[in-house]
Parts: sequence; structure tokens; C-alpha cells
Amino acid sequence: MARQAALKEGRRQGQVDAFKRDLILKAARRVFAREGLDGASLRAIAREAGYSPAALYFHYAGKEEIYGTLLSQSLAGLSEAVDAGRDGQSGAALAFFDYYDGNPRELEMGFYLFGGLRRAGLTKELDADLNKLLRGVLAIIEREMTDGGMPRKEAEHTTAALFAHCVGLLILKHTGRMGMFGLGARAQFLRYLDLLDF
Amino acid sequence: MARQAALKEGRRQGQVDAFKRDLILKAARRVFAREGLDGASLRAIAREAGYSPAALYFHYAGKEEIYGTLLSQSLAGLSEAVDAGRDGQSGAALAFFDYYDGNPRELEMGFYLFGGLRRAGLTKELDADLNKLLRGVLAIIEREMTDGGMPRKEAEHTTAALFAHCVGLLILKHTGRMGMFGLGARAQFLRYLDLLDF
Amino acid sequence: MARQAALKEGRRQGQVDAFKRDLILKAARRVFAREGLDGASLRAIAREAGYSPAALYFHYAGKEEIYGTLLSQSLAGLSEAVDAGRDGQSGAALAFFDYYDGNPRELEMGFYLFGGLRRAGLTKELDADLNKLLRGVLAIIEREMTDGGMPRKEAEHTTAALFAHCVGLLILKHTGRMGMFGLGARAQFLRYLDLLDF
Amino acid sequence: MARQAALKEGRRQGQVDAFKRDLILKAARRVFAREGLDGASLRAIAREAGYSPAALYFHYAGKEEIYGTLLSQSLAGLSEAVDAGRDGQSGAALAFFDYYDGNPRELEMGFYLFGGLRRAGLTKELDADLNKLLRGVLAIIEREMTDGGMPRKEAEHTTAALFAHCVGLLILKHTGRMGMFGLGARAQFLRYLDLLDF
DNA sequence: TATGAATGAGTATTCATTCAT
DNA sequence: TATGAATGAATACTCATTCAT
Repeated sequence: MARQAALKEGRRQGQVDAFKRDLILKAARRVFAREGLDGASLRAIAREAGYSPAALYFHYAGKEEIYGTLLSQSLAGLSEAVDAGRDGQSGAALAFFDYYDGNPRELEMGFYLFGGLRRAGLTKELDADLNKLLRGVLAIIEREMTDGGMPRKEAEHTTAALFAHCVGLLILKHTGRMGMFGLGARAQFLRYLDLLDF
Repeated sequence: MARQAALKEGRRQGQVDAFKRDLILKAARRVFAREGLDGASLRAIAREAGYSPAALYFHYAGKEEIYGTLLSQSLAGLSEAVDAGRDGQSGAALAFFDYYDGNPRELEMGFYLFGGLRRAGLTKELDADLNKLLRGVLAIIEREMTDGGMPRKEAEHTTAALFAHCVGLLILKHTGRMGMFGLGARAQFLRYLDLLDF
Repeated sequence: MARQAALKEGRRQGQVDAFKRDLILKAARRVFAREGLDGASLRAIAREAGYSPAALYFHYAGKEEIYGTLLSQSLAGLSEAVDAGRDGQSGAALAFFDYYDGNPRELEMGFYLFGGLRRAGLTKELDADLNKLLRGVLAIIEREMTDGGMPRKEAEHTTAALFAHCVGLLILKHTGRMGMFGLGARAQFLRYLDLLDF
Repeated sequence: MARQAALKEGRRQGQVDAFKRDLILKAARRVFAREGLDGASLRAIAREAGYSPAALYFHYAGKEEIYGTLLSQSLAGLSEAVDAGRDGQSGAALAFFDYYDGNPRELEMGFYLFGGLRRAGLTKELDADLNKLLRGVLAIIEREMTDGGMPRKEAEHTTAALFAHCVGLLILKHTGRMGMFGLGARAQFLRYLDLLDF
């Protein structure tokens, strides 16, 4: 019984720990949303979370781990949304668009951390993890295409094109350049899907 | 006569000044190309230009103004390239793609400074300037389309779509995510142009 | 009877306590050997011992006490080695040299903790203890000399000189400055013993 | 004439710069003397010099350069003292002893920075420089010996021994362990010189 | 026009230690 | 007895900017 109590204790402990990790993560997300990537320093995240900077090191190995976790959560959210879109009426592709349209900071974060244009700083390991997550999401869209009768190879290429198109539109929109044209980003995306006959 | 001399002096002075501004700008471009946005500190630019950091303040109001001017130069370069593309064989749209494909740092810079996802720091004035420049570039592409018989409205939308597609593909490529798919970014872009029957 | 049990309990407790103190000390020694003085943080020692940092405070008053205890153990080891040297063929003096030659980290530790050049942080009490231990070691060497017929006063001085010479050579060696000269540290030490006709 | 003024200006500038570098160095020396090596942080040195930490970077490339300069100054002082000793009555060897006896912190600093027992952190280049300086000092002592008729090889070994002996005695003294024996460090050193018949 | 000098605020991370549990 | 959590102070170093000269 004592052992059971200890186990319970351990489980509670674990839950408390997870809860705090999540508190920090939420704070980080707020800072990201408010100040962008450059403002999301460890100090700022700690301040937002009501912690001293040193305290974060108890819950995360460092800044990178916070960033990485944030991004992996984001990709998980995306995956869920795309899944739901596939089973629902909007379709996977449009769900993909809508997710990032509603969470533009997550798109920004993704680009930063995925590392190309701005150098990453992520561990190879975490980078590979994230890659796998993204690949999973795209696989859903690809399957939607092959299910619709599209040859595998073509579906692969089209997924890439879709991804690119979507990302480009969102960047234009959230960069304030979409007004230049007489159509909104979402309308443009639908137009593109139409063009693909998809 | 004294006044004439002063004028001449003034004109010469103005030329010298413009020359120096340009020197600094060229140095900035080299630093950007070499070290990316994060490495392009005012100090680094000054060092590259052979100036002390303080000296740059005689020629530019600050870091952001240098960035902004750099971007406007970049857009001018883009404009030239697209112009040449229209008159040449590749076409304006592909020239657009190729320009940024060859100068990914300038694309990065554009996203940074166009603000939106990340806060600008640009003056309204400079922002408007940049907007006009970009619009000019896109107008060339748009005209190419209307020249080809496309209705104006449709051409406008298609230009936006083309821009978005292009940007998306380049980001994927320079972020290292293009390898996921079985086709390169340029091939994808050509495929897209094909789809547009353009 | 209850009292006896308590005593027993106390004694057992004491043994367990001593055992744990020793575990920690051994861990500390490993860390010292591996990472040197700067790397031997309390955290590192705790990690090596499989404890949390906080736990060490039940067994030691703090970092300095661990250091001090470590040094006193080191002196005990030295004493043993010198004893063995006296009874063996190498002689006490050479055994002294060889001990520190083989455990240079302990020499470093000694200098650190003996304070002087660098502020101590040791309690007077512990400092006195360490002094006594060192004195004991040197007494062995001194006796070796008087046993060999040297007058007491001279033996005392010669012991000091020997100690100094030994320490100096080892520092030169482990500082990488011995290569400057055409002879190794140990050869130099033998040469010195020869000079002393000892 | 204007050029001459500029030159003068330059020279004055240079002098002011050198003066400030020296101010910082003196502050560093005071901190070293008061707080030992571990306390001699860049912040502490800056505070002592009346500067903000950032200001030091204008005069020195970093902490290491300050340390290195300090040590090289120390070796220069030593060299001078040994030179004077050779020409005076005390002799080079005793002058060596006396220098460090009077400036024990410099001995400590030397050991730290020469890097063995505690890892250095100096650049290879500076390390080589310092090595050369030390070698120069020892060469003086060695020449004193060969001038006295000692064969070169023997003089080389004896210089090393002398160095070691001296260092050992000083460490014992400034570590407070010399009182153990009935003779002071200097007397011991003289005794050693006597033994060497030197 | 240019510079040397300087600053205050910022960066991520580590440390010994404390304390409630 | 042990731990998880937390802290305040420290580390070296970089940044954009200012100002007297």
C-alpha cells in the first residue's frame, strides 16, 4: 500500500511536472506571438511564465529544447487539423491552409526552426523528429490525392506544389502584401485547388 | 562666383556622399550574403566597409535604414532581371523565380523587412516605397499575361498566385525541405507554369 | 534494552552514514581526476554519486567540506605510500615524489586548499588537521634521514628542501615546462637526492 | 605642418590609449592581488578600473588578452630583476627567487596561465610568446653558470633544478607551510645555492 | 565627416545554496 | 534522508547607439 502511495505520488509528481512544462510552453507561445522570434529570449519566456531564468533549466535543457518542443506541438496540432479536414468536408489540403492561416506565428516558427533561410541551431535529432512529423502531415494530403485516383508520383509532386502554394499565399497575406491583388489568400487557394481539379 | 563655387562644391559633395552611401550598402550586401540576417550587425557592416560603427550614422539614420535601403536596391535588381526576362526567352515569371533562387538572402531580407510576420521597424514612407517597387515588378509579369490575351482581372489574380507559388517553392528549397519530394523547385515551378498554360 | 537497541541503531546508522559519506567522496575523487578543480562542482559530484545536489548537504556542510575531506584522504594515501617507500627499496623521499607524480590532481588540490596563495575557505580546524597530516608524512622522511646519521636540525631543513624541490619539479612537469630542459623530472629528482648524498 | 599635427595627434592618441590599457592592467593586477585568480573576472576588473564591462572590450580583445598581457608584463619585470641581479651582487639566481618572493601573486598567475595543472585557455600563440619570455629569463641564469665554468649540459639541468627548487620553496612559504621547518624560505634557497657550490 | 570611447541592456548558461515536501 | 523546485548572483561577451573630440 505504501508502494501504491509512492506510485501515486510519482504519478502526481509527473503530472505536476508536465503541467509546469506546459505552463512554460504556453508562456513561450505568448511571447512568440507578441514579440516574434527575436524577442523570444529565454529571459523573456521566464519573465512571462513568472519564473527566474535559471528555473527553466530545471524543466528544459535550454532554449533550443523549448523552441523544439513548441514546434513539435505545433506540428501535432497541424496534424490533428489536417486529419479532421480529411474526414470532414473541407478536405486535408484546405485544412492545412486554414491551420496556418489561423496560427501564422507557428508558420514563422516553423521556418525559423526548420532552419534553412535562417540557420537552425537545432540538434540533428530534433530536426529529424520534426521532419518526420511534417512528413506525416503531408502524407495525409498525398493519400487524399492517390485515393482520388492520382498516380503516386504525380501525387507526390502535387503535394509539394500545394504546400509551396499555401505557404507562399500565407506569407503574402501575413506580410500585408495580399491587398495588392484583388483576391484574398483563401480565395486564391481555393482557386488553385480548382485548377488542380482537386 | 562664390555662390557658384559653393553650388559646385555642394554638387560634388552630394556625389561624394552618394558614393559613400553606396560603399556602405555594398559592404552590407556582402555581409548579408556571407552571414545572413543575424550576422549583419551594424558593427559587422561597418567593419566590412572600413568604417567605424559611429561613422555609419552620418550616412544612415541607423541599422534599419540600411536594411531598408538594401531591400529597395534588391527590388531594383529584381525589376531589372524580370525586365530582361520578359524581353528574353525565359519570360518574366521564370526570371522572377530565378532571381530569388540565385539570391536567397534577398528573399530572406524581404520577408524580414516587409515586416508582417515579424514587426517592421521601417518607416511608413520606406514601406510605401518598397511596396511601389514590388508592385512595379509584379506589373511586368501581369502585363506579360494580358499581352498573352488573359483578361486583366484574371491576370491580376494569377500574378498573385504565381508570386505565392514561387515564394513557397523557394522557401521549401532553401529550407532544405524540397528533398522530401521527388522534384526540384525549378522543375516544380515550370510544371506550375505549364498548368497555367502560360 | 530499548536503549541498547537505540545504541545499536545509532551505531548502524553511523556506519551507514559513514558509508554514504565515503560514496560521495569517491565520486568527488573521480570527478576531480576527470575534470580538475574547475569541473568539480557540487552538481557534478552529486551527479557522479547518483545523488541530487541537495542531498549532499545532509552529509557535508557544503562544497568546501567535501574538498577538505578529500584532501585529508589524499594525505592519508600519501602517508601510506611514503611508509611503504621507507620499508621498501625506493626510500621515503622518492616515494613522496612518485605519489604526486602519479596523482597530479591531488597536488593541485593540495595547493588550492592549503589556501595561502588562493584564499582558503577551510575552517581553522580542518586546516590544522591537514597540517598535522602533512607533518606526519614529512616526519617519516625526516626520520629516514636521522636514521641515516644526519643531525636532527639538518634533517629538518633538508626535509623542507626536499619537499620544495619535489613540488617544484612536479609543477614544472605537469605544467608542461619540463621539456625546456634536457632531463625529466624524476631524473632531476634522483640527481638532487644524489647531490644530497642521500 | 598639418600632417605633423596629425602625426602628433596620432602619437598623443596612442599614448592615451596605452595609458588606459595600463590603467585597466593595473586594476586587473589589484584584483588579482586581492581576490586571486578566481575573483579576477572581467566584471571585477572593470569595476575596479571604473569602467563598464563592455568598455574593456575596446581596449582588450577579451579576458584572456588581459590575463596574457598581465603575465607577459610580469615576465618582463622578472627579466629585468634577474638582469639586475646578474650585474649586481646578489646574482641572477637569487634575484629570481627574490622577485617572486616579493610578488607571489605573479607566481600564481604564471602557473595558472602556463596552463598545466589547471587548463590554460590561452591561445597557442600567446603561450608560445610567454614560453619564449620565460626561456629568456632562464637563459640568463644558465649563462651565469657556464660563465662560472660549468659545462653547458650540466648548466641546463642545474637551471631547471634551481627553478624547481625556487618555485617549491615559494609555494611552501606563501602557502603558510614553511613555518613547519626551522628555516625560512630564503635561507633555504641560499643553502641550496651553497650546496650547488654556486 | 569621422573616430575612439563608452554605456546599458541584452544574450544563454552555470553555480552553490535553500526550502517545502 | 532525500528530492524537486527555485533563486540570485555570477560568467564572458555582443549589440545599437551616443557623444565629445
